[in-house]
Amino acid sequence: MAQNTEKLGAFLASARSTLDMSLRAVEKETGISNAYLSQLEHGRIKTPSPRNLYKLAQLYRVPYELLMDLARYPIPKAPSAELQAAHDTFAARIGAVTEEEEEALVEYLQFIRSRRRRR
Amino acid sequence: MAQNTEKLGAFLASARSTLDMSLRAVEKETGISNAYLSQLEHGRIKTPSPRNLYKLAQLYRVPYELLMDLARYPIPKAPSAELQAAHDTFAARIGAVTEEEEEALVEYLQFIRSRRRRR
DNA sequence: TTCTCGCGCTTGACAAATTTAGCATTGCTA
DNA sequence: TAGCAATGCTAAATTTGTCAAGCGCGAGAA
Repeated sequence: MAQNTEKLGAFLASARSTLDMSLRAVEKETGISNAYLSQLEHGRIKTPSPRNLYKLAQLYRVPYELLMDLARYPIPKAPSAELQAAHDTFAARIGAVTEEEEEALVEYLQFIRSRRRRR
Repeated sequence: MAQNTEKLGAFLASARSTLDMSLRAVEKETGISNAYLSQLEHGRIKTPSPRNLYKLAQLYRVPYELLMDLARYPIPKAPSAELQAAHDTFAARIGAVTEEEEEALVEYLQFIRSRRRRR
């Protein structure tokens, strides 16, 4: 169930979406071909090179270590992806959020909860 | 000039020599073929996988970061306090989410993002 | 000497990463 | 409406990591 290359892809896709960039815009910034980026986001690349992960981490303003971890590479003295807390998994699913998005999410969550509490 | 790959090779060779192990002994311990180890030590491998570097770092009792550096990869560090804090802040605001809530939030976030115009 | 065993090393094949080129769709503008 | 540019995607081609098999060499035994 849910092998992990998928998570990296989903995370990269949502990070790009957050910055509202096209595949070709990312290619222009990082030098990584849009074709490859597409495959990456679809989880078709099992072991992307650390250098590419680093470029993406910089562009997306996301910790390089997180990408390495999602790619299931060893990172020094940090827990592996399998051992990560639930909210890290959640963070990986939704990716980097802007302030506005965070605001919206918190609000929406409150809405969900208030509705459910009433049952 | 200045093949840094050479440095990695030389370092691995001398580390192995220090432990007085044969290529086949290292193969037995790490699962990395002696053929590949030989090429590694001769600087014929430009981008060895971090997983293999990690295995070798463990066997040779040498910092993984050093091997990553010699291989000219960006060095992953333990997650910085700053980013960890940002994470925790968001996590704290949102609190523990149930499976259902996570699903709903992810969906809602996608909705927010899909509404935005693309360039 | 000859046989054998472990050694480092090379070659050939295979798989997977990455790029190039191109296709289909969508949206925009004249 | 037609045309054009941008977007996501994929098939083919290229590069490169990785391994299985095998070669030649040196050191001991018999």
